[in-house]
Amino acid sequence: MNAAESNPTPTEAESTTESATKSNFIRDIMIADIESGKHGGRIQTRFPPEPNGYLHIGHAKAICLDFGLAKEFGGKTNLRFDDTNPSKEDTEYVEAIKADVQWLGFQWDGLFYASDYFQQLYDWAVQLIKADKAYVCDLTADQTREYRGTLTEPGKDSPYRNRSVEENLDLFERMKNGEFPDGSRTLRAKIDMASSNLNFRDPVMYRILHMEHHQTGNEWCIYPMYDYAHGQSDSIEQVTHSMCTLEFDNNRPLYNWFIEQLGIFPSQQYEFDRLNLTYTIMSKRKLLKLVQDKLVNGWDDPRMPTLSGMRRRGYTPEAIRNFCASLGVSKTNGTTQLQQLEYYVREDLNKHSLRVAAVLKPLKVMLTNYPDDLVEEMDAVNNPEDASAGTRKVPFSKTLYIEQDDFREVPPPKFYRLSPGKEVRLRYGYIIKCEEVIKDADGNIVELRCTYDPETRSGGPSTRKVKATIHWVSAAHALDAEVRMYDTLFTKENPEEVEEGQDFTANLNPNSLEVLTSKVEPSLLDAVAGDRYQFERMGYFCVDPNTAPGKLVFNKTIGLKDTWAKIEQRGK
RNA sequence: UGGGGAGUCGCCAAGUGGUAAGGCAGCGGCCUUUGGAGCCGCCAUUCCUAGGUUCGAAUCCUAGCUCCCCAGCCA
Repeated sequence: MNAAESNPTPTEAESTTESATKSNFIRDIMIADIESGKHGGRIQTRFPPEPNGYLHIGHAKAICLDFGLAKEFGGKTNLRFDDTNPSKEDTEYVEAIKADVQWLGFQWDGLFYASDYFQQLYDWAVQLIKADKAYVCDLTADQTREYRGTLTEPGKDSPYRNRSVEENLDLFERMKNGEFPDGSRTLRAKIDMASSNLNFRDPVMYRILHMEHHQTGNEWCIYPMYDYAHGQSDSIEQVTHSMCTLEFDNNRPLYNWFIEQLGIFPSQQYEFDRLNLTYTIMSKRKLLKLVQDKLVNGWDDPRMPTLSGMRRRGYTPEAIRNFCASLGVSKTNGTTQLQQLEYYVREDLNKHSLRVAAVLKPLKVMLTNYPDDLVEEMDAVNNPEDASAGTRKVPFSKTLYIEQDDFREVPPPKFYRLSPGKEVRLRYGYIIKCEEVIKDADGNIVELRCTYDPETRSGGPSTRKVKATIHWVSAAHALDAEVRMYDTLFTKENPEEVEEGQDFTANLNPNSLEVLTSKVEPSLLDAVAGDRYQFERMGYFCVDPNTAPGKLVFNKTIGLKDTWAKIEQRGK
């Protein structure tokens, strides 16, 4: 084990235990490029989010690839905000993205904005106009669409396509100067209206948008389109390998075209498959809708697939990194099962979480033969996976709480826990036997009367064995806690699968959040937001920021693997 | 229908002419004062289909089939 692995709160990407250097086709290309001496063997990448939403687990895959590969080959990675559309962007997103990238464990070399290059991009546009490769077009948006043609029919040349260079220069400058209203004109590349690649049918380079930009204020009222900005931004930064997702495959020829026409540094784009997860929606537009329509409680709602949501829920950066490293990088459109992510979350939490007792749904237990005022201090192991985590004392007394699910008045087959006349071990306590079931007027079980066997104290000489061990908490010593239990946000593996006329919100899981009033052991008194624990036998839980003095709030990160639940499910 | 991309176990994925890695899930068993964790074992005679080349094909050729992307003044 290396030093990073023994660090309980790993924050650096080096601590990723899974090989971050698993082979993939982009990595192979880099190795070949280094061997051939391309760009002097230099590797440089970039992570280019648009600040129009929060980062999600899909971005994590891209981040791990962009930063991971550059790091492996001693290269650099810039964080560059692709901020060419002020109508959708905001500094709130800029700040959230920076925080999330760092939380994931990565540090960028340069921090840039596509808007840093607006003047250069403008100058290059003038250069293309002078080379008769671009023109100002007065067609409306609707007309532009009509002129573009269809998948099977070529488009028609715009009537403005053959304006003189002088007129184009004059019009473009006046566009920049704000003389024309939004949507009245565009600057277009003069390529080929009959191209089978629709991106080549005289793509729009600039549109007029009289709108304040979060970085450049009111300096510009024309903004470049993605295709006109992205490749050149890569080129300006001398990015050697520019990774993006599959849907940009069709844009690569245009990416190359601008670079070639301008004669600038030849960055190369490579496309890989975007991450899709079952029971999850990855579209930023749809995630925004969930937030805006208050279908969730913000971008960091623990049910969201955002990095901020996962952080609040208790997922660790290392778990996410290991998950990403386990993923393939290919060109296949696929959907990874949620269980694969959950596996890596459990794997990491199991190694690092302190164990603690929490009774989620309390059921009172009275030990009739236990001394009224006796309180024993029992020794409990903090983490069986890590001896250095030590032990703690937990108070044991006559009145306890156990989990409602650990008692069945009529036990089904294979149910090893408590039931009338049966015995069970209390973890770090004694073996107890259920003698009597107390019910209220409505027939609800409100209390169990049990006896304990004084000879069976944990750690003592007794070798008596019972089928099951359950957790408990001393009623007089336990702390109250709010526990937020989560299930998947959607009920369907594919949330997009809806009936005619419905949208993905029709698949929202009405039971994705359940709030419990629980009892937790007293050692949790000073727990602070972000602390992660394993509630023994129940799962992993994380202290929510809503926690305040005297009011503990936990989020369920993920349950433990539950063999009994599986057996019971199978019986149904 | 034009162009581009892709089809290997339930899911992800190695493999690049020499006889189908690995992970997740699943299923058995061991162990256990967490029905947790851990450990052991099982899990593709076959690679979208059909032909062909070859001593030999997931890998080469031919013809089909299926899925994804592109008709924003979004990225």
